[in-house]
Amino acid sequence: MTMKKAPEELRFAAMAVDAVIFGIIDKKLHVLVQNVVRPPHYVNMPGFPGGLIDKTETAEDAVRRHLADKVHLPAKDVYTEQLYTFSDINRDKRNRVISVGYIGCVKPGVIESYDYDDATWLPVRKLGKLAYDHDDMYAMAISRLRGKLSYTTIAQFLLPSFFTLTELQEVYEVILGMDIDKRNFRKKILALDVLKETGRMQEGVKNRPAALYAFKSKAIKELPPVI
Amino acid sequence: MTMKKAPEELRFAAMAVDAVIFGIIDKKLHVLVQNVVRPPHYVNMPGFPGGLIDKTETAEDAVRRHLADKVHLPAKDVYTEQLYTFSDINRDKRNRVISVGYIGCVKPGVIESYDYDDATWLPVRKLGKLAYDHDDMYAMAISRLRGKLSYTTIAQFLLPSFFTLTELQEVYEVILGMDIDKRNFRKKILALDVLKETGRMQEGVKNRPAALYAFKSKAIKELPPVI
DNA sequence: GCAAAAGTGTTAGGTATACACCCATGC
DNA sequence: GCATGGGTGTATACCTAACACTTTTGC
Repeated sequence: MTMKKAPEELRFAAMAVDAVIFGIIDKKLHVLVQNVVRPPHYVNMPGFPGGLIDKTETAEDAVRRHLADKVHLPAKDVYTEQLYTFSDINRDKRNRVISVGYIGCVKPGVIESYDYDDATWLPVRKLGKLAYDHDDMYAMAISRLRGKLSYTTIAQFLLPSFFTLTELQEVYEVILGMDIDKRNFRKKILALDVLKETGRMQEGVKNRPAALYAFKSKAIKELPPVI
Repeated sequence: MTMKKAPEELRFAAMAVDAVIFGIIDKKLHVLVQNVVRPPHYVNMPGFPGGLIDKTETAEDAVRRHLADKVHLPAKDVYTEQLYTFSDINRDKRNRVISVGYIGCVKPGVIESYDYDDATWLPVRKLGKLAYDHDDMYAMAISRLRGKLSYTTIAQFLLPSFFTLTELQEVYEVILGMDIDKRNFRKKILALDVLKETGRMQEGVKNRPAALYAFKSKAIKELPPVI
């Protein structure tokens, strides 16, 4: 067993982060992708935003920095949590890069006012082949999102601060890909005691206005299964 | 935005792995620790086994290699899965090291025949201050183990291949820290259809011998909640 | 025959599911 | 007054939780 190695030999790998950012547009789940152009291996393929981790920052810092710099999503506009670390030798065909993957969620308002040209909100149903190992990353990300939806309040990061119970239900339906009974959903979610009535009502709708609710806590909470 | 950096500058961080290996001895949960002596910061504190990731290996490869080399646990004797990546700037007070944490489980037979002096099976109730950020790592590890126990067949990696239903129940009781009703437990676990009767019976016990069961699959499976 | 752990059912309470109609609003 | 989505209750099936005694074996 070699007890010491020269520092240069230890520091062989680039450390990166990548983020799978989810958002709901028009009742469809979307992810934020950028065009990857890294000939000869990756030419005009979509990939998730990310970048290298710096000497002076944690992986969390790096995600926040790259999301702000590369896709104009400031940290205040996105909820992130660590997903998995991807370390396959050839996951980046050009160099050895180990990447800490993150999932993220943004509220509809962020997407509505999003106008950065170098990144695209792509409906997940239209995701094709992605750059690097981002196919695997997406598979883990969507699976994690589905899981978290069922036993945490992560839905709060995909909704405006004030929302109707129907909107909340639609988050579950869109992501889990199933229809949910309206009465049963309401009974269950209200019984969990994580929502509060705001007293406000929807405005400007051409039908009966719905009551607006908010999550009691701004932090994600663990729950008994919601669905 | 700097578009290119010199390779030396990118490759700043040592990448490591650490593993929290669980095992049950005498109906008590234990973890495998080694004495850490890295003056001046860590002098005779227990820490989890681990080490650097090599150029030519994945994080999974590195965990297997370090478990075999440093604590004499060959890969065939331990189930591992990725836990979380720890990247705090000062998590190792000596150098910047980013570490991919793993949890692992070993069967009682492995512990019984374990005779390597440089590592210790420590009851988790007696864990004190650990080296590096291994306190945080342990907190996440035990929480992950508890979670997985409740919705996967991870218990199979903490038991011999053939086991009694009482032994299986004890795995749950020891890790979840609660008593479980024997009749209800049996009904539930058998209904999940993950166990098979082996036809064999306990031998050499001084009371009524119990039937020996085995898991149908050697791979971990997701389940509806067991407990 | 005694000590030790194995094995086995029932009941009651609570939770999940299935299901359909009236209400408030804008136009 | 019509179209649109909001809001509500009940009955049944299922699952969960609580609970105690008989059986088999070694000594």
